[in-house]
Amino acid sequence: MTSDKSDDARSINQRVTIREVAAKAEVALSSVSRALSGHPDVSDEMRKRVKEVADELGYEPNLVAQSLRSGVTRTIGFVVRDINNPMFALLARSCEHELRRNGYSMILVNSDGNIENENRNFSLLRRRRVDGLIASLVSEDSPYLRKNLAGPRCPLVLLDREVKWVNASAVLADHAAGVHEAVTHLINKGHREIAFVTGSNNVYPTRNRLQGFTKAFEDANIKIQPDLMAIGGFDAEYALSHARILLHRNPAPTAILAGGHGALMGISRALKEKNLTMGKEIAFIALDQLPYLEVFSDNISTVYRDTEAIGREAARLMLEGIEGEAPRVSIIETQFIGRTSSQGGL
Amino acid sequence: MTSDKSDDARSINQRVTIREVAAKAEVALSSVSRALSGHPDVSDEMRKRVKEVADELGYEPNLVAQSLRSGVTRTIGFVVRDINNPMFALLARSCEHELRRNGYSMILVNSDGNIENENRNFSLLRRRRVDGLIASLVSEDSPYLRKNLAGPRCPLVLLDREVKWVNASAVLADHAAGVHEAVTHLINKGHREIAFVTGSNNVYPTRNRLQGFTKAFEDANIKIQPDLMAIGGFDAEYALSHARILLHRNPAPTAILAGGHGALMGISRALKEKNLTMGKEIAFIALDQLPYLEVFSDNISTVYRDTEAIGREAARLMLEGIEGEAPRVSIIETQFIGRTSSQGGL
DNA sequence: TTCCCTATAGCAAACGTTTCCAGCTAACAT
DNA sequence: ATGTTAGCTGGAAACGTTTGCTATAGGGAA
Repeated sequence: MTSDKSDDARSINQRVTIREVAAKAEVALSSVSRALSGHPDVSDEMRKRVKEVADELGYEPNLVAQSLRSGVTRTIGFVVRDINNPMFALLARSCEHELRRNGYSMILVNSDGNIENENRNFSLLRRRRVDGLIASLVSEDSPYLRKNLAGPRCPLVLLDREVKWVNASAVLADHAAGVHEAVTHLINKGHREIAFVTGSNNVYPTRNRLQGFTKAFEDANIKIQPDLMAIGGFDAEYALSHARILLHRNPAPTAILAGGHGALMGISRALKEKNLTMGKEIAFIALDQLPYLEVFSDNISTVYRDTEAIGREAARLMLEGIEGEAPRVSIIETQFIGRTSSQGGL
Repeated sequence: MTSDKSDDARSINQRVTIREVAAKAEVALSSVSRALSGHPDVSDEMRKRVKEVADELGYEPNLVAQSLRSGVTRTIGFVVRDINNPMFALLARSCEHELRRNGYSMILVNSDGNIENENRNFSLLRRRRVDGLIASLVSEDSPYLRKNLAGPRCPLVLLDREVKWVNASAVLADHAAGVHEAVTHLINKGHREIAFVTGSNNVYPTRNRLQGFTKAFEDANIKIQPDLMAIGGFDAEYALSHARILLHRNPAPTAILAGGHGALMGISRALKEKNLTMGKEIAFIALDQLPYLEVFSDNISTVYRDTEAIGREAARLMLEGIEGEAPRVSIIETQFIGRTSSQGGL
């Protein structure tokens, strides 16, 4: 009988509102609201009655109305540079998980590496009145950046980006340390012709990795060879074409570093073309332990960072920001993990 | 001057509303709304003036308010069974892309293979008053299903799931065809001991693959061997433990089919443990061309389906549903792609 | 008794839009 | 000149909540 009624309510009426709950429980709207939202000024008797009626009717609060009235959407916008990179997928996943544990939903928008898309994405999320923004920017000097980062009155967490003029939290990886370790390892083995392929230096990771790279050469008192560095694009096409060029150089590189997913793809294709095997004819190190590697290419030496920890940390910084705490920067360590692909090559 | 004012509006005032635009343009609120939303009953003069003032003030409509009033959120909920499976990530991505092209945002929620989580996810999305639901269910007979699928008054698109009693659209892959092709290929090569590891048959793909599997044996007039089938879990742990058992059988399987990402992971680990190489000591076929395979294990024979097409198709069915069209089922073909991993084993 | 305070409940005004309805003007047909 | 209509515009009521304020009752202290 009671259960029939609840079914009716759900299927016949469009949707149960707080008003109907109030009517059926014979109390005021405001009391229903307070009873369900855990407001202290409610008697036990009232709370009990309201709750009973509410789930008898199958009432589910309208989050849209709640948002409009309260000014809080419990939604976080996540602007990702390029979801093609499986590392971002992993990162976004762990971040979403942590946010959800705390009652927030996430809207993920992908910029596809394009600045105009990124700008549109920010605008969309602003319109949706998200409570916070987590962003992995395409570039640190896009023309829209000032509008998009300075404008919003909500907490902002940058992922592996350094924008000095903005008062935001950030999760930064200490790429330099891991790269330094990796390159030193190669140098100690006798490598001198070490190639490096990665994205352009308008983002922090490139610059930071470059620091580690350079410092390793300085520490060993060896001159760095600028023509072995291809710093210009994170995509596989860029890496492929530049890896081809590098492999034709004379003397050929004896070791090669891939900065990111696209570089890994491109370079491994170029190596295959020339029938070179990682760890034999050429030493190879991937910067970033990409998730798929551990399954099928568990011989690849990498500079590791805990991607899921980054996602979680981003979520935490966001929650802190929402709580009103001041923005802060969190550093994630990296670490060289030597496997067989970084052998050989000499 | 003008630009100064707009900057002020954005940074000092909390947020520009339609009311301020109306005041500054000296017209009614309703006229601003109509002018900006493209309503026909607006003079060119009015529309021009309002638009000028609107972007002079940097007005950005509040989607929350629009949603509350209009009853439309331009948001689609995507309930995914398990985002750990990279195929779902790919699928979700292409789906989101297509939805966004049409002005919709997507909220993705992951059930982690857990029925209770799935139920909570549905509830959350209902509260958010999403305009539609796309779901890849954990199981086709969960106790919450009736409430979650029959309740919502919004279009529903099922991904590779068959729920007879619900009036929803669906994208179904014709797994049977590809599996039939694959198994026939093996049988023709002389394989008789063909093992099959996959998830439980409370979801359509398992049942459908099983059909293809069985039919191939029937067509060849060979008796199927039930003890070579491990039908019970999509996770890698299940696959690992059952693959171990299968490999110890006497006679040992000469070929093995992996149904999905988890099966692939588990089985390849088990093979490595016994030092068996795919395509040599044992023939191997993966059902589903997982995205990472083409990079590092391009020798693996697969039953292919176009994952991105599935995502796009799901989005289209959703958009159709929102337009008021009747639900319909869309079939995606699959195809056996023979590579070297399916050789050997005899 | 009187006074005040506390605990609880209800009323009504927001939140920022859209949309229905009514009103006005000008143009056109009669 | 008058009636009708088409084309715009403005006013105000929604949408479903939360929340500030006011009102009432009951209890304890004076």
